[in-house]
Parts: sequence; structure tokens; C-alpha cells
Amino acid sequence: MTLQQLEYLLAVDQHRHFAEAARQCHVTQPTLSTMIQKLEEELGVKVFDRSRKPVIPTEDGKKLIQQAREVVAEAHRLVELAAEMRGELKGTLELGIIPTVAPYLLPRFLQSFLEKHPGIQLHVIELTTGEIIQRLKHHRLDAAILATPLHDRALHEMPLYYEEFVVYASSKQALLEKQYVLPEDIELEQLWLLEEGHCLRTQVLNLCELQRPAQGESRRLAYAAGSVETLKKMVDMGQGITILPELALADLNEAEHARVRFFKPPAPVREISLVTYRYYARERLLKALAEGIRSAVPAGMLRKPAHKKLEVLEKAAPSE
Amino acid sequence: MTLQQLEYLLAVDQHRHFAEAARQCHVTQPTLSTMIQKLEEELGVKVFDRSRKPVIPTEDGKKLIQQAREVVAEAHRLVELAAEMRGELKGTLELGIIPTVAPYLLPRFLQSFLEKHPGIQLHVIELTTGEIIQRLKHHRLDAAILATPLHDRALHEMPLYYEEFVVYASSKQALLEKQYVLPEDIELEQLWLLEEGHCLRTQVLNLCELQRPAQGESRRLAYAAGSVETLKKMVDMGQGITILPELALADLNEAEHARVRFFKPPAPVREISLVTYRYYARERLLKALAEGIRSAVPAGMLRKPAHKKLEVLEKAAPSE
DNA sequence: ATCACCTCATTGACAAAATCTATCAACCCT
DNA sequence: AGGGTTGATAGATTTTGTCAATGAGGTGAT
Repeated sequence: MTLQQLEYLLAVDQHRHFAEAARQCHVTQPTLSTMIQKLEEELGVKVFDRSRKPVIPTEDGKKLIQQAREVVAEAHRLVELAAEMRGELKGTLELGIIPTVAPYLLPRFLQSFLEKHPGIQLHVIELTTGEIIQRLKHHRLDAAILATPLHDRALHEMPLYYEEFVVYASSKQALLEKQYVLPEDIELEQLWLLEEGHCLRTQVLNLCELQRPAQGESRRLAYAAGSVETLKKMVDMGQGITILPELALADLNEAEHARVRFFKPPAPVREISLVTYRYYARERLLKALAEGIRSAVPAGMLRKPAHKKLEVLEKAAPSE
Repeated sequence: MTLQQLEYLLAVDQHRHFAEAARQCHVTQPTLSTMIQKLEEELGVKVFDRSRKPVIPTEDGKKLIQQAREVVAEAHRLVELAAEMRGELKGTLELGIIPTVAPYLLPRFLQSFLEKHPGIQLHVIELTTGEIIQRLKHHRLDAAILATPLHDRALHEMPLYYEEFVVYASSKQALLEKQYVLPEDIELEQLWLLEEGHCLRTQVLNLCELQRPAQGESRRLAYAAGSVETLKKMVDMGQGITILPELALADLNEAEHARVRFFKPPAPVREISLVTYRYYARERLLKALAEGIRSAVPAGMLRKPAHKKLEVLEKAAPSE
């Protein structure tokens, strides 16, 4: 069994066509055919049903192909690891990021990071915290940017910066009279929230509800938004209030800035970290990424505040 | 890069000696030397420091070797998977088992299972539930036998049997007057428990404490035993009471049997399952193992009782 | 029915590689 | 110095992977 044979296997599975697969592997079709045959013979299992019109994997074949994918992926990681040791940062980095961070953080560092490390290909995908954790554990993501701590010993957290929450209110809100806001000043009936699954939603709810007795199901949340920008637009239309992360302030114009109020210190804050699977090996690449991000964030946000941070999850839910 | 080269790498790391490594790989020493050189050249990283007396891996080399181990392990899994598809059950199965199950269950099925499947090598290791979960997730165990449910979506549970708890008391205990025991009959001050980390300890505590108001830290647990057999011996010496799993009864003599009392139905029970990582591929082997175990357990224990089972963990603790 | 075409398997020649035997250089021990 | 280890090197040999050409089986159009 050869790594090359496994690559041929994956290519045929991908194209469902020997000749095309051969082209992708830079060999001729007979070469690829014989290699696949040899592999099938060695394993003692027919992987492909060649009688079907587009060639198709057998049931057993599907499982073997899946496992072959694992082997090749690990081998690929070995190569990237070695490249990193040579000092070249290169290869692909699959990066997850939560939607309440992405639009404010990515524009700050993406371009300069890619220019600085021309060997790196960055694949960014927006996902909720839960989905990110799943994918990290399945090696479908290399790293992710999200709010911590996660309290999951399978994951490694590298704190990047600490971001305050601020209040953003429509003009007629009484809140705007005050210089500094307290959590209990926020009327839950006026508060726009993100839909379920966003950790920012959970954090805001924790922030506000911890300050007052539980009211059963008395709050009526009329709308669950899909992005922070939507929340902001709701407020801009003259209705209610919402909570924005600090980095969102950079995009506001003067009139909008006037409707921002900070919390009274110690202000509530979230920790944003670069998270990987515990045994992720490409340290240099991660360090470079963390460096790139931290240099793109205002210096005042890099230091850990003395007071307690907000927790991310409602409970320590068992996760995949 | 070849799988074979990686095997050579691992062999040299294992023996710290080129000639010996070559012998293990069934090639000559020059062959192995050149192959390692080629690999180092391709990766661009020196893996071994040959100037040291026993050849030793460099710092980078250690990481690469670790990753090489991952690659080879995945490849090995592919081969075993194929062997299983050919209908031959063979290869090695790394099996974890909790200490409160091992001494009663293993003797019942080990021998007959090994005789029935001569191609299988079984490596059994006793570990606590927490350690088992860690190892399953790191592929350092293929499967494990433990008390469930674990509420961990990364793991797959295949229930094997349902085992009642029974009370085992020293002769002078008032408990023995009754035909059936209730959990509230058990005096915590008299109860011997396993040391921390054993799920049986947690289950027993849950069982007893759920039945009465919390008493703060009023109980004085003088001894934390390391095995169920130790607990039993404490009782045999004439002191206190303990809780035994049902399968432990088979080993008792007549006098000991006389000091056993069952709980009043519905008796507390634990579910014992065969647990694997969610995507473990060797289904046939697992089925065969589960079959072997279930056929070695009294038929009455195979059916799931109607009433609620005990939970294993105190809380849904974040696990690795 | 027949022909053209597509897809994968087979064959034989050739080139690349992995491996072997034999030998060498460096380093430790006495 | 000399005998023993350890790993590297050289050249011959065998194995393996590859290609170009060809064959076999099937499909669809006319």
C-alpha cells in the first residue's frame, strides 16, 4: 500500500472517471488503473463497481475511501508541519470564526496577513460556536476565532484580545440621558437579540438577567436577528436598544456614535481567542496568525482586564 | 514520501539504532539509511542527530515522528478495516474497561472470545471512566466497556447488559433483618466507598444521597478503597456495609451470600455498554465482541429494565 | 444490425526506484 | 594502536511505476 495509491483512489472517487482522475494525478489512465487494481488486490476488497455507467464505489469501498482520506490528510499535515519547520509558512489554513466577530475583525487583518505570508491560503468560514467546536474536533477546521473560555480540555485557547460590550440605543431611549449605563438600566422588552445559537446572544442575556430576579417568561422577544448589523439597523430605525461589540464602533458615523453608551466600569467584556484542537502541530503558523490579528486590534484591547469575564455558554453542554 | 519511509522513521526512533531498525523492517541498514536521508531531504528537515552516541531525534524530528505515527496508524486502520470486510476478524483491539466491571466480566468471556476469533489480539487495560473517554477520543483505545450513558455525542454507546446493585453487609448490621433494602436504610457512616474517580462511587453516592436531605459534610469517610474486592474484604472483616455489582455475586460462597440483600424493586441498576469513538469503522469486530460478552452474561441481565437508570457522572463535566 | 464512441483493462517495453552486497570513515573503547 | 560499533557511500541488481499501444465490453445513434 502506497500513499500514492491512496491518492489515486481518492481521485477516482472524486471524478468517478479513471481517465479524468489520471489527468489530475499527472499519470496516464493505465497507470492509475493498475495501481487501483493492486490496491484492491492487496486489501482483498473491490472498491469500485466498474460495471456501472459512471464508475461508483461499492459499499465497502465507501468506507475504505473514507479511511484513505484520513491517511492522506494526516500525511498532508506532516508535509505542512515540515514546511513550517523550514521557516516557510505555507499551506492551507481552515479558519472558523463566529459571526459576531467576523465583520469587524476580518477586514482589519486579512489583507495584511495574506500579503505578509504569500505561501498561506486562508479558507475562512463563519460558524456558530457549537459548529466550530465540532469541526475542530473532526479536523475539519485547523483553528477558529471565538469567544472563550470554552471549558473543553480537548481544545487549546490562545487569547487574542478583550472586547467590551457597549449599548447602542435609538434616540428616544431614556438610557441615553446617562453618561454610563448599568446592566439593570436595560429594559429587556426594548432589547433586540440575535437568534439562538450565537454566543453573543447568550452573553447579553447573562449580563442582563444576572442583575435582576428571574421573571419567568415575561419578556417578549419579537425578533431574532441573524447578524449584529441587523440589530444595529433595527435601532437605527428608531426602535429599541441593542448591545454591540467594541470593534463595531469603528464603523459608526458621528450621529451613530452619539447613540452609543459605555457600561460603567468594570464594563462587561468578552475574551476572543484563537482556538485549536489540543494537539495541533503548526505552532509557528498559529503564532503568526495570532500576531497578525493582535497587531490589527487597538492596543488597549490586548490586555486582560482584572475583573471577571462573561461566560460563553449557558451550561457546560456536552459537545461533540 | 512513502508509508514505508515513515515506517523506517518510526523504527529508527524506536530502536535509536539504524542497523536494528533495519532488521525489524526486513531490509539492510544501507537501504534504511538512504530512505531516511531521502525523507529528510524531501521534508527539508533533519530528523535525527546522528552525531550523538545513540542516535537521537532532533526537536523538530520528535514532532515529525509523532505526526508520522498518526499517518501510519491511520494506514494500519485502513488495512484492518479491509480485513474485516473480507470477513476475517483480525488485528489488534485496544480495549479499555473500568475496574468495577473488569474482575467480574473479563473471566466470563475472554477465553472463549479469543478461541472463537484466533485472528484477534486483545489488549485490555483497566482505566477510570475519565481516562477511557480521553483515550477513545485520541484513538489510543478502540473500544471500552463502562457504565453509561455518558452524554457525549463524540462517542457511540452499544448497551451490553444491565446490572443491579446489591447491598453487602457485615453480620451485625441491622440491615440484614430486612428482606429487601431501601436506599434510605443505608447509613452513610457505615458505607465503604471506592476512591475518587470511579463511577461506581459516584453512582452509589447518588443513590444514597438522593433519598435524604443533604447533610453538608457530616459524613466521615475513613477509607477510600481502590477496588471492589477491597470493599468486600472490609465488610468481611466485620465492619460496615458496601454496595456490590450484581456480577460480583457469582464469586461468593454460601456464608457470604447470606450477607447479601437486594434492593426493593425497582432496584437501582447500571447500564454497561461497549463504547467507541463515534466514527469507529470496524463494525463487525465490535458486533462480535458485543456478542461474545452478552453470551457470557446471565440472560436476565440483557434486558433493559423499565425504570430509570442511574447517571454515571456527577455533572456533565467537560471532558477531553 | 452495425458503426462510432466511450471507458476501463491488458500488454510489453522502458525508465526510475528501492534494495542488496561490499566497502569505507568516524568514533569508542580498552 | 587495534578491535568493535555505527552510520554513510558506491555500484550492481532487482523491483516497481510508467507509458504507448491495443483490446474488451458496453452504449447510443443511425
